[in-house]
Amino acid sequence: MCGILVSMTTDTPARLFQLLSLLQTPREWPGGELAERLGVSRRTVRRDVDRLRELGYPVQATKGSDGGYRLVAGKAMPPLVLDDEEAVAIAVGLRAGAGHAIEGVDEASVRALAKLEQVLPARLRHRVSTLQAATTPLTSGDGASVAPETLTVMASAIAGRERLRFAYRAGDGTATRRLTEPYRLVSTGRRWYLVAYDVDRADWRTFRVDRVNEPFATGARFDPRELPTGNAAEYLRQSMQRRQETYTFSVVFEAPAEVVAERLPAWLGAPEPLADGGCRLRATAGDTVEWLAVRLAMLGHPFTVQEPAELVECVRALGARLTRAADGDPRRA
Amino acid sequence: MCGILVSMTTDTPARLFQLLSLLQTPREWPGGELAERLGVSRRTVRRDVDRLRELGYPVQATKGSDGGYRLVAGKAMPPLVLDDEEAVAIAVGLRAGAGHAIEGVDEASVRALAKLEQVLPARLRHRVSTLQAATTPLTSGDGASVAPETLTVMASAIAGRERLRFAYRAGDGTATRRLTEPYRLVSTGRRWYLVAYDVDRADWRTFRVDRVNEPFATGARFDPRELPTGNAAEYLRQSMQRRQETYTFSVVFEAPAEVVAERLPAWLGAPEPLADGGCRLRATAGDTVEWLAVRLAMLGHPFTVQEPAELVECVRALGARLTRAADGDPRRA
DNA sequence: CCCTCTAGGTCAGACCATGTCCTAGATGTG
DNA sequence: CACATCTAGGACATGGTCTGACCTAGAGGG
Repeated sequence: MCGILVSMTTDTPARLFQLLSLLQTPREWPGGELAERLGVSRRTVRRDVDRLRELGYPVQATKGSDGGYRLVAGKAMPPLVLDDEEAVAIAVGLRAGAGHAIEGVDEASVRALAKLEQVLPARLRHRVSTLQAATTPLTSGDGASVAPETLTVMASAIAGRERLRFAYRAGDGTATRRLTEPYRLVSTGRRWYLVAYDVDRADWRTFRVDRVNEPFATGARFDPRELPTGNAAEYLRQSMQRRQETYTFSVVFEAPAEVVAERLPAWLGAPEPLADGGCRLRATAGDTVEWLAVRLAMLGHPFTVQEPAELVECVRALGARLTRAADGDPRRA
Repeated sequence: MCGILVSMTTDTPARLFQLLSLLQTPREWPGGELAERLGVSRRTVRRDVDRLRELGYPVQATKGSDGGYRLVAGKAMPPLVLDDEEAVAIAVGLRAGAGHAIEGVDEASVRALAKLEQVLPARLRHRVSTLQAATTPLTSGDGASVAPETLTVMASAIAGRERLRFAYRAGDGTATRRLTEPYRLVSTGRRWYLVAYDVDRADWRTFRVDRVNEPFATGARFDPRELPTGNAAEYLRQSMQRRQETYTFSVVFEAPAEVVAERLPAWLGAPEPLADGGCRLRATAGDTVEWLAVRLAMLGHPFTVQEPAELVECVRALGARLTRAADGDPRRA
């Protein structure tokens, strides 16, 4: 069995890595099979398993006639050993999610993406971008979309404490070049913001990520300053209020509050019940009204828009378009 | 700095794991700092780095006054070392994606999710489900959604070659219990299917995953049979044609084909240009018409639905609802 | 020019990792 | 019930290796 062609370097740590990867396959591995694949004796396998357990990765062993080893959930997160397809799948998934900015995991998600893309082999890299190109049209609809690359470059610069240089096109159209000490990425609703210290202007600024072009880390290290307002999200909120980038809307649904709440994204807040069995939702959004209109339509309940006027207008236009689509001029082919 | 509490077991493989995790942070690590954190001499760090390089993980070193080590993209995918938040972010992202079934990465994505959830510490597990609960209402809208747990259980059973038992509620409402040898998960458009060998019926079957309840692996191992039709996707296609679960729709847009194509998901195919500058899209979908209607509305171009009648009706209803929402009865508060 | 960093050689000694023996216990099958 | 199959783990001799201390060389930045 243990043939002569076992020319493995017999390096212990390497074997442990390999073992860890084998055990992550969701199946049971008998000790004998592991021994064979790793090119060591059964005893050594058992010792290696012990080793992994000591490292905090709980390997569960089932005894009996077709038992075996498998890695189960433990206290710490073991290093994930992914094959090519899985790595691509995760990268694509995270990039798709990066556009959405799911509250609560937004920044961690970008960090994970940055970590993954840092080590993603080149041959997989264009598979990811190809797939992503074929996928994103699903979700994006309005302009102002954010390139995942931009987010990962920023996340890396934040983690690596490197200065970040980029071109910025402000709301009024003026283009500037910025040299910053990036502090934190924050997402609100659908949009990403970078909170950073602007070196040239010697003050803190927030930047809309979709208005950033060609960001790159300069390589120069810096010691993170303290933000005047403790929390980056808080700072962003204040900064947005100053500039009034958000608008408030109010919608009345002809459905009970709890039914509507079920389908509402959490960050919009909860609707308040009304006396007649309906409910009203008042919230602020930073998105385009188009997007909000579609969102509301997707909820599947009759509703009435109260404000703002832009949203009313947008909903009216969308309704008109759909009605026309249904009635259809009899163009044939 | 290097306190006395460096009571690490000084185990070589453990240190390598730790080193790998440190190097995955997107920043530069000077050898001295690594030596300090790992509790070994600088020389040993250099040896460990060499070791990682031999294992196929390219560690890039920049010389000079503030150089250091960092892990870069190589030929193989190194084990990903994630912190808690990143792991949660990936899990949430993949689960959200699992509903979507992005063509090309669908199955790998579920496999990755199964792998991750297999080892996800318990304390993170409910953070994931909480976040997911707060997130999915965004995308799901129509019924028949698939629980990510179901998919991961299935993926694990397939990989582990374990028999799978579940309750199935057929299209006509009849409920049965099935014992299967799961073969492959396939996604089409928005829906997931399990191709499996039904042990009791002694034949191959396809199951809609959203109609599966309480799936669990029995633990009994089996040797995978060969599918009569080589490809699982092919088998599913034939099986769906027999049952006619899809419908064909046809829509005319008043916008150039290339403009519309930009925002269309790839799996719907390309619209064909018409003489008048518009274009027509004919495609088949397995989704509900509601979802398709919203999809079409989101494209942002005027259009006309030609068939099927259900879609016309649905678009009309949606349009009416939106129109009413804009005109609004003057209910106030 | 200096400083800081990586790169790599050599050497002695401690240490550990391995395979080959054991025995014990759990589990499912004939 | 005995049997096969698996995990669990102790003992031990031996060869290999891993470490730190010491060295030199080279690259980059200020």
